[in-house]
Amino acid sequence: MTRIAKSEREEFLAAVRHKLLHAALVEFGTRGFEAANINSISQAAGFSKGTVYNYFESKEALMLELIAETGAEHQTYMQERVRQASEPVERLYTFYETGFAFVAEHPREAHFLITTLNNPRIAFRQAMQKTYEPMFRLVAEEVLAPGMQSGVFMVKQPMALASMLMTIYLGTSSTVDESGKPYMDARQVAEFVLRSLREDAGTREEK
Amino acid sequence: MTRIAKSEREEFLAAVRHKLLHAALVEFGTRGFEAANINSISQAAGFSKGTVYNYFESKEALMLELIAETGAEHQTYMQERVRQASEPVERLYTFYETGFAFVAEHPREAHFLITTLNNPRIAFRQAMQKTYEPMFRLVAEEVLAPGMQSGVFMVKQPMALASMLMTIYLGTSSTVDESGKPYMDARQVAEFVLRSLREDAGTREEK
Amino acid sequence: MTRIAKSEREEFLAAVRHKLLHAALVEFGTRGFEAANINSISQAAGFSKGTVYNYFESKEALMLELIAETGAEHQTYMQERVRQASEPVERLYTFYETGFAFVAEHPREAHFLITTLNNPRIAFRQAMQKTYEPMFRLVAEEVLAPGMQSGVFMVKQPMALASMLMTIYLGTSSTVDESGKPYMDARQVAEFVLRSLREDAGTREEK
Amino acid sequence: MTRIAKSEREEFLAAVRHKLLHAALVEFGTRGFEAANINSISQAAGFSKGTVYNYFESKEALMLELIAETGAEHQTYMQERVRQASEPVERLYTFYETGFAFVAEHPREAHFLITTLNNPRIAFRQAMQKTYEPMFRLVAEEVLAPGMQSGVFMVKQPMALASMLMTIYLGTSSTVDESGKPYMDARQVAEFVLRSLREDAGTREEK
DNA sequence: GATGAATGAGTCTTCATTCAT
DNA sequence: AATGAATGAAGACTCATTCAT
Repeated sequence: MTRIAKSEREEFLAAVRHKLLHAALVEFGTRGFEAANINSISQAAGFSKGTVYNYFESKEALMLELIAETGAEHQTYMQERVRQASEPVERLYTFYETGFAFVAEHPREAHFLITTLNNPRIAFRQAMQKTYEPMFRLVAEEVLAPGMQSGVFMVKQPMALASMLMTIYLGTSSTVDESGKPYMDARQVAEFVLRSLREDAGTREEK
Repeated sequence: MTRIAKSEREEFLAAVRHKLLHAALVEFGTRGFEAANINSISQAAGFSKGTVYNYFESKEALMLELIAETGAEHQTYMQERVRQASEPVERLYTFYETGFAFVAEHPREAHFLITTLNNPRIAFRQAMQKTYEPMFRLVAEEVLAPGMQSGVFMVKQPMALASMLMTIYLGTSSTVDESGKPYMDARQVAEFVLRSLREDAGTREEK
Repeated sequence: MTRIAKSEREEFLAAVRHKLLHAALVEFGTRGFEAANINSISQAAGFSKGTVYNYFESKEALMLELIAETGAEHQTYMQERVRQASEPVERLYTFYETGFAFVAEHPREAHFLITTLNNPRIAFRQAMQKTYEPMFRLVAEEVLAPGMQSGVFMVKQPMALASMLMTIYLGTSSTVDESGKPYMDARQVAEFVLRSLREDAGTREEK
Repeated sequence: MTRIAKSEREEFLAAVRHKLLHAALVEFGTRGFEAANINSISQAAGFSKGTVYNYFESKEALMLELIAETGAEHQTYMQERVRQASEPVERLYTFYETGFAFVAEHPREAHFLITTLNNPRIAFRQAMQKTYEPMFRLVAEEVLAPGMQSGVFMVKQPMALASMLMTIYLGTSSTVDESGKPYMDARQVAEFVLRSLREDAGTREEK
């Protein structure tokens, strides 16, 4: 996607494409895929009605590319930061802090991704799953696995747990009170999760 | 709404209304509000296309009533069962077991509610919030509060925590693998939560 | 229509019919035939939706009967009063005064008749013409003809002139200023017409 | 609206717009606003059904523009010709002759305007009034007023009289016999009016 | 490549009319 | 005769998509 020595022409086209994708992000995020108006997207991007069709096959294709690009952006953002933490517990804190930061810094992207997660169209949900798969693996393989190996975390089913950690991230960062802020901050969420994960937690009698 | 000695006529009308609501549940759940076809709903319920308008003002009104009724059904289902458990920890287990059971028994209702939670239309999200408010209170006041008072749970912010417990319920019960089953079962989820909630959890050094 | 010794039943039915016609008058007059809602008419008359079809074949049949009855009412009103004036000039004054009085006393009937005069449906315009034919004849034969015979009026084409007198009546009585009052009163209109009709008028050189 | 050196594109669009307006004139005039089918209008103009919405906001907007344009056309037609007559009496003759000529030459426009005059929708009646206001003023200020000043006409209430002259024009030119012709011709109508207007008319005893 | 007019399928909604009760 | 639920035809309007310029 990013080749070296891109010609000016290519750069120009990529810029147009990016403008269109951004306008689509806002429109799809605000009104949902079905209610979104593809002509409005083109015009919000500064072009006239037909232009979007010079860059994308159809409304659905635009949506799918948007899912892929926005998901990848989210993934890259998370991965880069999580990997900077060296130790499992710190990585887990970093995961939630980075996650909440992404929502705060990129509210439109976050909103788009969250609403798309439960989009009624299977094709879109599948695209979301595919897009989030690397993030699952990031949590499972680079946060939970090292924690297990070093004996800090007690993890029985890494994928299921990764799914829950993601669910908790997506749920808590997007569930907001009347003022538009999440009920909990990243640290509180991380601590909640950590209490459960620690090797010595739950060693007491259960129920 | 449910009066005793309802006349036959009233019962008949209520039955028609129910058929329409059920057809709407399926259609809205499957295709989403915008893509849903209101004529198809009427016909799926066994009537001709205009009939739905004898019972509901508009597509939007139908959606709002469906949210209210389905949400109330969910709430009643949960509340009745949760209250049967006498003790906080058991109540928490029951909460998740009942929640997962609802999803298993009423997959269409559950799917409808989940997808509506992130519907782009504010009016629908607000209706969902209003509908779920009693369930929040159920968790906060009848599960968490007793647990705090009896010293089993360590809870700092009951509402925020109730929100998280709900989020975890909705997220884990609706996030499914390829075979359509949740990654975790109710018990696993409840245990995860419980480990975090217990008074003596997290008493170790934090980070 | 009004037979002696009408049975109670017949009277009751006639009363219902009259209520329906009156409601139709208001609805058709206010919204026009096409926009009128026949169920609203039935309900405005105090009955439920289907009742109007027990008395009238169809919306169009109701309209045609309404035209006939309202037109006849207007005609009767005018004829009775005009005939009480014995002499042509007085009859002409009476014609306009009665006409304006009808509009003032029966604004809904008048409004209905006026708007129906130019209804786009030919069938309705023809019904109006048929209904107003006796009033034409009243003007031609009982106002203008006597005036010609007695040498007071100079009339070349009685029917054409009758048409104009009617036109002037209908136009002036229904053309209102911002406050809803006609620009001229009956007397002024009658005087305008009379100046033209008098035998010695226009004996001067024309153009 | 009519600029010099209009580009070809603009001319083309204006032509399309004109075709649509003409088709609307026929449809609205024939069937009335409510019964008119906007898809038929578009297709009668030679386009597919959606095209009309590229040029007009809605059915109602199309109607309002049609009233304005057709009314203005009528007004221009009348004004140009009436002003060519130099002297009041001649102007009055010209007014009726021009008016009848307009109806003969532009029967569809005339029919549309007449039926719209009594349209049940207030918005349309108001638009008609606004459109006809210059014609009122033409009669009052450029026909009646000069006649008063030169002592030929006896006019007490110029606006009320202008209204009556307009009413007489609209009524007589549109009231037709079975063969579709007006009962009177322009000259007869003008003479009728003139007899009433002349200074020495009606100087005899009144009633 | 950009434009934006034209297309026409699709859908919500209204409402005259029917008919079982 | 009265009711009012059911019917389904009809129509205003939207908008994804095409394509000539």
